[in-house]
Amino acid sequence: LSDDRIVEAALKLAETRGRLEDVSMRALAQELGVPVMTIYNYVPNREALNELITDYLLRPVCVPSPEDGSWEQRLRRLERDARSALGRYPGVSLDPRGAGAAEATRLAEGAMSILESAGFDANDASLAFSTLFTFMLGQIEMDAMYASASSVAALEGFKREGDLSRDELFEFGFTAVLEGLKAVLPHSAR
Amino acid sequence: LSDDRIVEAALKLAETRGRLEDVSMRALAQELGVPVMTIYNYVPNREALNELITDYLLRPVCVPSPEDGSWEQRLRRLERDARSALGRYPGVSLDPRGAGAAEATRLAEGAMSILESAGFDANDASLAFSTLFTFMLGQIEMDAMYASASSVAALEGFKREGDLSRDELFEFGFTAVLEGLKAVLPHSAR
DNA sequence: ACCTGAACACCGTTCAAGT
DNA sequence: ACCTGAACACCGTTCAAGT
Repeated sequence: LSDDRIVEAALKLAETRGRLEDVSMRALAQELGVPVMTIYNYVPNREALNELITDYLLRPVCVPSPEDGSWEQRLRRLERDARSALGRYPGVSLDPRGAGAAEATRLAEGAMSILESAGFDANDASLAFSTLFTFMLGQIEMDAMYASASSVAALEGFKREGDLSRDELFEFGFTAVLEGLKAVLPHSAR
Repeated sequence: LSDDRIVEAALKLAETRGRLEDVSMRALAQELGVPVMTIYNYVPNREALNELITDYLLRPVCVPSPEDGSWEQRLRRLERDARSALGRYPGVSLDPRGAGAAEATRLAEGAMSILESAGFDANDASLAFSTLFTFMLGQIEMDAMYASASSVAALEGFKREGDLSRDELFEFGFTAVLEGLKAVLPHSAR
């Protein structure tokens, strides 16, 4: 029994049940075949389990290096990979509060350094980061809504079914946000 | 006892406790001075209560008319008002699933009609709406994080404390997203 | 020292009994 | 017909007793 085995069991249960947040400690213990309280030897409480899961999912996502392409390509790849890592499990949050979300911090710092390498000064980079992060947060929640509901009734009218997939909508939105940031913030790409 | 009194009691409790979602039916009943099960004569279940609350908060938000300014001004005002209506109570979601979120639908349709009046065709308007909605969703969640946590440790470094408030960050991000949409989608403002 | 059963203080909701 | 107490099937977590 280890942190990783606990996380993997939780993710397995999350696929069965709808959302990650309603995997209970009791169900998790049953899945692992251990008494409930045994889990508390590895995880201090339920909230810490969520952070453990976020870390686990974000760990394989890497921050692209300068030789991997232009700053825009690198940023897009970073956000795309982060989204697809988290997107499989609706309900996971990248709330970077608490010391547990080390991986979220690593990726946030990666995104910041890419923005700074694009020629945004520290202040503008943090503005751009904030906007991109906000968009990502909304994207992940939006993805979760679509994943956990068979019908998003009120949005059907705007979605134009079959028009664009969630992935395409993400790519479009990301491009739009990035173009906006370039238009609004002075920078010198290099 | 009425729907509105129930919602108001829930909001009052939400201010004391941190998040709206951990106002329990039992605590709500106690606040109202009625037995728990009495609430179920007005609200079918806990989830419906959330929709009732969203509707209540969004009801006073109005969709600006054409004479209220340019399409950009109207759109900004709509989103700003919606954000400030919901922002007071972290945990409220504008998930437009279920028939209960009638007000969210009204505002979504309002935003769509503003976009169409800006000269975006129906397809582009729905793309733009989707991007703006995603940004708003992230904004509201981000606001909730700041409101319910005394410290957002991992973000402190990027926030540059005292630099920009949450409100200013919203205005900046909104402008960026809108500029991006104008750059990416052909349209003819009128 | 490590592990864990029982218990505590909660949930939302069902359902049958009350008026 | 309307209302509601008790009960059911859950939670997360504490804590003391077990080995």
